[in-house]
Amino acid sequence: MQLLEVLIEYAQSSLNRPFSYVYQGDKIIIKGTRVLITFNNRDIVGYVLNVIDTNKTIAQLNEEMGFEIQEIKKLIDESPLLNEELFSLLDEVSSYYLAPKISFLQAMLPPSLSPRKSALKAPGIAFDYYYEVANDDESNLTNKQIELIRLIKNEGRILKRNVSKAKYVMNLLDKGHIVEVKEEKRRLKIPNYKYEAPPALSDDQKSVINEFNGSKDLVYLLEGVTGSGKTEIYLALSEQYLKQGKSVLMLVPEISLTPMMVEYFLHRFSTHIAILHSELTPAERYDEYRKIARGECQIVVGVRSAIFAPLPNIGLIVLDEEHTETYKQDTLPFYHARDIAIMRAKYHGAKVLLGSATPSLESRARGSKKVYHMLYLNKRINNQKLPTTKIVNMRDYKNIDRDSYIFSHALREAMHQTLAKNEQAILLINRRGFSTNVTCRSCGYVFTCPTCKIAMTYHKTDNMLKCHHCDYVEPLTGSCPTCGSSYLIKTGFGTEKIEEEIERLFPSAKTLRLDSDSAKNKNKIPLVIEAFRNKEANVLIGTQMIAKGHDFPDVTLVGIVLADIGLSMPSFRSSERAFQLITQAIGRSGRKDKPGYAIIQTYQPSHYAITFAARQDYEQFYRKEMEMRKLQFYPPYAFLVGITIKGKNEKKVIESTYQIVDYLNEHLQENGLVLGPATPYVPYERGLFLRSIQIKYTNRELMQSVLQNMQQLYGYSSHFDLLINIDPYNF
DNA sequence: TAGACCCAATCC
DNA sequence: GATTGGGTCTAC
Repeated sequence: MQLLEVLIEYAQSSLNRPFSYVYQGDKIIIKGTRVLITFNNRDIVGYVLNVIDTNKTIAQLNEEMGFEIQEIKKLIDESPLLNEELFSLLDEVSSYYLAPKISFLQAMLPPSLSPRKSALKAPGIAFDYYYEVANDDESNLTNKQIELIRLIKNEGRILKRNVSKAKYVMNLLDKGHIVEVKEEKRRLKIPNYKYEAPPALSDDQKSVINEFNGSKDLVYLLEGVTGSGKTEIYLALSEQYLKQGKSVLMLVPEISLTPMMVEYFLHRFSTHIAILHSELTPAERYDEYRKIARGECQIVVGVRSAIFAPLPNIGLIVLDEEHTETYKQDTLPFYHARDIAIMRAKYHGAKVLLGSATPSLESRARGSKKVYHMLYLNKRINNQKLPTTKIVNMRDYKNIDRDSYIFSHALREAMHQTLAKNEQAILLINRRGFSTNVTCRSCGYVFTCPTCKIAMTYHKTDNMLKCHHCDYVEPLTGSCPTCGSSYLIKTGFGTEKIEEEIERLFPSAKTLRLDSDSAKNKNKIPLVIEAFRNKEANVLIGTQMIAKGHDFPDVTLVGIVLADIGLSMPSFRSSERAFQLITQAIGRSGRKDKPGYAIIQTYQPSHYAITFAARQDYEQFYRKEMEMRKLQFYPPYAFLVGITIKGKNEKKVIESTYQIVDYLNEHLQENGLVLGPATPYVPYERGLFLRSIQIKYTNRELMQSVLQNMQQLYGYSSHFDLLINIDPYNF
């Protein structure tokens, strides 16, 4: 009999421990496979962590353990889900992030292999069936049969579904002249591009590559302004590793926003690539995953979760746009792809290359301390000039247009000129919707989301109020639910309002809008981008998603409608985010031969994030921001950890949070600054009350052990769930 | 996480 | 007296 230690599918701290089951059948159960089990009267999926052979009877085991042990209902997999490297990575990541192991398994595996009940309905392997010639002796065959044999011989093999099921074919099969062969099918269709020879590298690019190759360091940070040719470095290095028989993991922030990167890789290495991102269907993802696991691809291009791709023999891991927040998962399991890249690179003896025009402060600081090896690309490839920028102070009413409180004279005038020259403009407003909140003028009621209790945004397109945190929506009825008054006012503005203003002020302009509303259907993003590039419109209005690395040759004006939106967010990263966003957006203006112009409208015209972004001066911004972080004891000068306590009973949640704060203070003393209990920005979630604690600290090892003990002590309570977020982004 | 169980409030 | 709903407990 086999005794199994099983992790159950619920990713909750109180259930993050193995449960015991037995198996009495004649199969051999291997650790790392899934089983169907009964848990508290329900059938769910478990993951076998360990298998122990035993001669004891169930009665003996019950006696020993003090509970009724059960038999598993079914064995789901025949072979382990993870290879040896990933199996040990599972231990490493779950102890580093103090997250339930099952949550990492669910993040690492494609839906079809995920240890959760719903995965049992996920698609399986698809096959193609072919006929191949097994015996080409043509004697005793009819002419039709000979024709078919010769056709298959010419083609090598032929798809079964393209062949008729006529008697003469079946007869060939029966006689063994042809045989049916089945082969796994790849459902993702990847265009087979013609190979594009690499362009000659610039001297700067060559020296970066030489320095990279000449060093034995683990992590490299490539800092290079937009248009300096970072992509070609990724491609050249990938080619080099491929030649050495090694594989390459290429991570991008988001596929739909960076289609160019995938294209570049496909053109250079089409037959060796697998793609992993969230827009693949589960079936496609499963196929890509297995293809990678079989070692059939040497290059994987993908988003955050692709960091767990079962790619063997890794030589290089690249994170493009390293500073992007999408690399940090801000739900369970709270991991950062950069950290996992480093863990995997150590295992493989590989290198990690981080690339950005505006590196995250953390990475850049590690560069200064030589923890990461700095590499620089300072010049733009064709020596293109940076755009001319103008900062407009919106506090001064004299700067504001009479007809529209949103536009300054400068921006309106620049728009006119751009349109007159038949060139294109991009307007960035980092907020979607029409107005940011709706208030009742009579009683002061603010329309808030019932699940998150935060103010909802009004969307004019569909006349709905939407919660920008969860997916709650409701129609705007026009009257206040508390006092019945119909005197409602809408304040604040977003992309929809800008679109309306443009149509009002520039009736001849053709506009396109791109934000996560207009791009609900993700396929729409590349379509809108393509339409704008083809000059089907002359103004593109959008949120940060239009600031990413698209190349629009006819854009000569970029307008940042309100630069302060990012700055006023309650986060220590707000300056960094604003700087990155403005810098990137400005970089969209003036490519090729046309000079670019950018206008930044702001209420804080002398804020360093804005002034340095206007000058595209990353290094100066870095220095200034480092001073601020030092003053406020924030990363990179301190590490952060966020703790969330979540439960149905608000009183118990609050009490427990106080207890945990006391515990942390007692055990950290001067080694950590414990902030809280606090009520999070979103205080309520699907019937559960939330409280949070934030800790600033410098000693990772000490913190790790304190958190571990805290988890042991409080993590198994049934009254609340305890979530630990190491290095949180939005806390 | 979700079913079971308990108790009290509420309905006819 | 039966039904419904909320709170709590527990899992191998």
